Amino acid sequence: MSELNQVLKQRRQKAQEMAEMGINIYSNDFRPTHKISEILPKNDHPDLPVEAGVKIVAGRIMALRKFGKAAFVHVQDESGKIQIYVKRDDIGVDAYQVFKKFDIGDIAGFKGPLFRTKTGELSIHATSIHPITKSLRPLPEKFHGLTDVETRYRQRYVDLIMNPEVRDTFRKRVEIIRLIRDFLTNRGFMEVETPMMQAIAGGATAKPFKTHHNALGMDLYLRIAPELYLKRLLVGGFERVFEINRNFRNEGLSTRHNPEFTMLEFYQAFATYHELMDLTEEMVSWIAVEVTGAMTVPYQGQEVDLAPPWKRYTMDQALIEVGKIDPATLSDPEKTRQFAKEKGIELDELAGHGKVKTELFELLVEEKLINPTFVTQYPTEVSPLARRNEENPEVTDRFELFITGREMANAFSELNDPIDQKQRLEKQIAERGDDDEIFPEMDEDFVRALEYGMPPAAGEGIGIDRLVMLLTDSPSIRDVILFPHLRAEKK
RNA sequence: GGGUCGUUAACUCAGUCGGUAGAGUAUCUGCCUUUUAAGCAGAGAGUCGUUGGUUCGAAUCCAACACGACCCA
Repeated sequence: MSELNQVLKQRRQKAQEMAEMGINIYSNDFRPTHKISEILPKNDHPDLPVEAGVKIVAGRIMALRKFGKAAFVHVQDESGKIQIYVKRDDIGVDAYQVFKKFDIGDIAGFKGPLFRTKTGELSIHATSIHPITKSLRPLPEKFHGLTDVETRYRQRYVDLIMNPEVRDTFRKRVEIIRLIRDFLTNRGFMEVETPMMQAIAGGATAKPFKTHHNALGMDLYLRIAPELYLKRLLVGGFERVFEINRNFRNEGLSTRHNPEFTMLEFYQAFATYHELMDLTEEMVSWIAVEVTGAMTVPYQGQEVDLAPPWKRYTMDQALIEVGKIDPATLSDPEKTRQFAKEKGIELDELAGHGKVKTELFELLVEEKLINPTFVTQYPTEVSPLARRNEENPEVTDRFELFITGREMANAFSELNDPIDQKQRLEKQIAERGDDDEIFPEMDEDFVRALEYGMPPAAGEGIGIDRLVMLLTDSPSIRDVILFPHLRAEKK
C-alpha cells in the first residue's frame, strides 16, 4: 500500500503540529493509578452512587465523538474499556486545543472523578487530558472491525487491538499452559529444557529443518521431538520430568499444522501408560473447568464432554465397533490388506498387518471420535519407541487420545531394552525408503544411555496448540498461535 | 502437490451486458457542551493483487504468476 496516502500524511502533519505546540508526542512520564478493570466492577450497579475520588487511567482511544466544545472518548487499556467525558470548560481552553488533535488510535491519559451519564454509562469526567503516544496509522472501521484473515495474522497487533475475543483466546492459552505446569509440578514433575538444535533429529518420524553451526562447521537440525533427551534424563535419575516447548516439522501447513508448534512431553518412572491415561483424564478435565468453567465444552457447533472416565478402546475394538470392520476380516492379515485396498488405501509392499490396521484406523475411525477416547494397543510395527505388550508382542503398551476427531496425545510405556531398541531403530531406518529427508538416523548415544539402564517409565506428548483450539473453540491452529507462519509479504 | 473460492479507498463491502470507479465507516472543513454505529452540511481520498493477451475500449473476458481462505493428499 502507498506510504503516502492521504490519511497517513494527515496523521504525520497532525503529529508535527502537536510537537510544534510543545507537546511530547512520545512521552513516558504519565502513570495511571487504576487499571480500567479495577474501576468497572465496583461501580457496575446503575442505581448505586459511583465511587468518590479521582481516577487516572491511560490507554488507547478506540472511539471519539466530538461535539465542538465537548466530546466522549472510549479508552481501552489491557484490562478493559471505559468512557471519558471531556468538556472544554472543565479542562481549559488551551488543553482543549490539544485535545482537538487527538485521534482514534492515540494512546492518552485522563484524570478525573467518576460519574454516570444520562444514559447510565459509567464514565470519567475529565479534569485533565494527557497525550502520551501519537498514532500515525488509522485503526480499522469501528463497526465491522478487522476481519481480513491475512491482515489479522500478519498484523496481529492490530487484531489484538480490535478484537477482544482474540485477546481472550491468547490469555486462555497462557492460562492453560500455566495450569499444566501447576498440575505436573504438584505431582512431583520437574520442568526441564532440552536441546532445540540437535545433531540427530530423533524421537519422531518427520522432516526436520536443517541449519548450520559456523564455528563448529556442522549441520544441525531443529528438533522434531524432545523425547530422546527426556529419556536420557530418566537414565540420569530424574524420575518425573516434563518440557513444554517448540517442535519444528518441515511439512505442509494446514488448519491443524504450523511448522513450529508447542508440545508438552512428560515422563514418569515406575509407571505405565495406564497411569498416564488416568493422569491425562484428570489433567485435561480439570483444565477445562478452570479455563471454561464447565466440563462440557462447545467446539465448532458440537458439544464435547470431557468428564472422566473417558472411553477406552483397543485399536482392534475401535476398528470393529467404530470402523464397522468384520472381526473375521480384521483377524486375517490378507483379508485386512484386501479390505484396505478396496477402501482406496495405497500400501507399501513392506507394510505388515499392524501398519494396514493403523491406516484403516486413520481412515475409518479417527474423525468419529468426538468425545475423548483413548485407543490402546497400537501395533509394534508403527511404534518404534514403545514397550511391547507382555501378552502380545505384536502390539505395544501405548495409547493415543482423540478428541473432536483429532489426535491430542500420544503416550506409551517406554521401551527400555537397549538391544530391542537398537534393532527397532535399525528396522525403521531400513524402511525409510527413498525419502532421505525423513529421519530417523541411528542415535548411538541414546542407545548407549539405555545400556546404562533406564527405569521402567511411561511418557506422553500432548499437542498444546490443539488443546488450546479445543478449549477456545478455535477452528484453525493459526487462531491460537500469535504469529502463525505465512509466506513472505510481497513488497 | 491438486481442486474450489477470493484479492476494488485506511477498514467493511457494492460494481448489472466489456463503455474508463461507488457506498458506509475513517479522514479533512464548518456547525454542534451528556454522546455511544452521535447528528447536519460540504470536501478530498484508488497502480481495481501483478504481468501479459483478446478488444476501438478491460475492475469486468482469457492466461500465467503472487498472496490468502477452505477442501483433498
